[in-house]
Amino acid sequence: MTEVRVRIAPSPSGNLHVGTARTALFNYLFAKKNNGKFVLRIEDTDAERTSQAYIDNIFDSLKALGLNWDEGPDVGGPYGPYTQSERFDIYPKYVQILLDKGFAYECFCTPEELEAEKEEAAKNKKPYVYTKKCENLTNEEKEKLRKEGRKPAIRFNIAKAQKAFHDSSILKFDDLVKGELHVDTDLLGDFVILKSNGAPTYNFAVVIDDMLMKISHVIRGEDHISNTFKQILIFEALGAEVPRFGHLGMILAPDRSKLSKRHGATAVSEFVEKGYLTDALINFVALLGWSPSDGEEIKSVDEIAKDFRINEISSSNSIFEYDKLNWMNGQYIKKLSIDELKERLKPYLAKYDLSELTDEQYTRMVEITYEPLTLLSDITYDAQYFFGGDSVEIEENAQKDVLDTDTAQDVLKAFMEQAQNWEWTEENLHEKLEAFRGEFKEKGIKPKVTMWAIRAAVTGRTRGADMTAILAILGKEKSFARIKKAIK
RNA sequence: AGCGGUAUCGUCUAGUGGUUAGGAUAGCAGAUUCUCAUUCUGUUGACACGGGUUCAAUCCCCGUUGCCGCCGCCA
Repeated sequence: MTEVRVRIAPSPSGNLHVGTARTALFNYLFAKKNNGKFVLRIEDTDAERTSQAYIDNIFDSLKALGLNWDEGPDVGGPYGPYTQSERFDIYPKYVQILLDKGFAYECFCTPEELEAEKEEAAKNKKPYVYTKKCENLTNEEKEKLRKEGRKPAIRFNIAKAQKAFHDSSILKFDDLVKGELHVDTDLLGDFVILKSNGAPTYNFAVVIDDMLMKISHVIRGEDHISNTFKQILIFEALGAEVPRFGHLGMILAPDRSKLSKRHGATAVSEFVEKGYLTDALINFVALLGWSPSDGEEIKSVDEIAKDFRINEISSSNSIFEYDKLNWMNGQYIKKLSIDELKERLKPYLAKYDLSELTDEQYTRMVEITYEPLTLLSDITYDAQYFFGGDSVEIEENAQKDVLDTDTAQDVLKAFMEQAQNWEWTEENLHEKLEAFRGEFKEKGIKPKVTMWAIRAAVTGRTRGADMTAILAILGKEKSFARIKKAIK
């Protein structure tokens, strides 16, 4: 059996998209499962839209997701270069082979002519297929057009290739995830493989690259199905071995349209900025189409690889809903150690002065705040009241519903009196507060109302982390200062 | 329009020619807690429609409909 070699070939015209990340994941899993190689190729032939920043983003995102490649632009490999723009001089040779074999021909049509033909087709509600009018140009005709200054593009002759390798006009292949797929090649137009400016088109460059890089399996989005038929014919015309293809359903936004900016984050790096963990993201995206045989959904990429079978992937589209991703992210946050959390939360606390807390206090703060986090960035709001020294921002409902009540004022005054002599350790505060709540309970005030008063005064909120721990972390002075300000 | 794909709870999915159609998430209810959250328990909720084939169809076939994709000298 020949070596399994798969590839991911992103075009650096944007940051790494989650859809691309999922395609990369399934390729990676397939390679892992079959002891194969995972290749990264950058398809940057469209110089206008390409930028180094995007290339860096693709590298960084893939690495962050744990999808490390065996061969690629940075690490090299036996079939390089792995950046398409550096491969420009190898394409013309294969165009010539096709020309020589009669599977391709020069086309002198101008964009205007083609545009007119398309409009005509649209007017008649007919699907547009290239007319092949340049297929049988004589040498004299070509020479004449050349003299006029026209530069030809090269078109692939679909009918010729189909006829040479197949009995009918129907072209079929066995898709790894969808089963048998077929198309009537008579409905396909002869497409351009080399532009008049000498640059290869996508469909051609991909075939040459996949062929030369000995790619054995092409796993990609189902938006490529129609390209696949064209590509198979090129492989055959070149006498190359045709790889196996597998087409994945697409990821859709909740409104069933293509996942785009207006739905929020689309790039992996944007999710990371928002506070998602890459482990959670990749786990979530794996579950779009794949499901674990043991029912355990929280799994690392390596664990998934063991259980992965390409033919078991769902072939339908799936919708990207945040509910489950959020839940999953929370699960991954809870799996992090306190030390890790302390580091990973820091960027989201950058607007505060961390020196207000000792390391010990910071540790405790993390311990009492991390559990309910859905996103790492939630900490920005959730931990706000640990900072700001003697003052804290009082939220409207905390003021109106709590601090403005007579009960709260009574509680706070009593607290100031009694707590004056308390030993300010968390353990002791825990005991003392319990007794304190007991006192008020006897007066008919519910424990939670008692605590609300203290919480509102100290944190400016009606909800939050463990109140005893908060007081201990802030210390007596800051706590008292804040309560004093709340008393009328 | 044409061609191709696809259809199980809101969402992600498991599953089978005879099942109480399973799980996860979200929702709802309850328990726990000083609060919210977390956590735990319980619970609502699905085989798109119409024809076949069959003793029997969610499952196989055909059609309809919905949705998605493709129809570039973009990738």
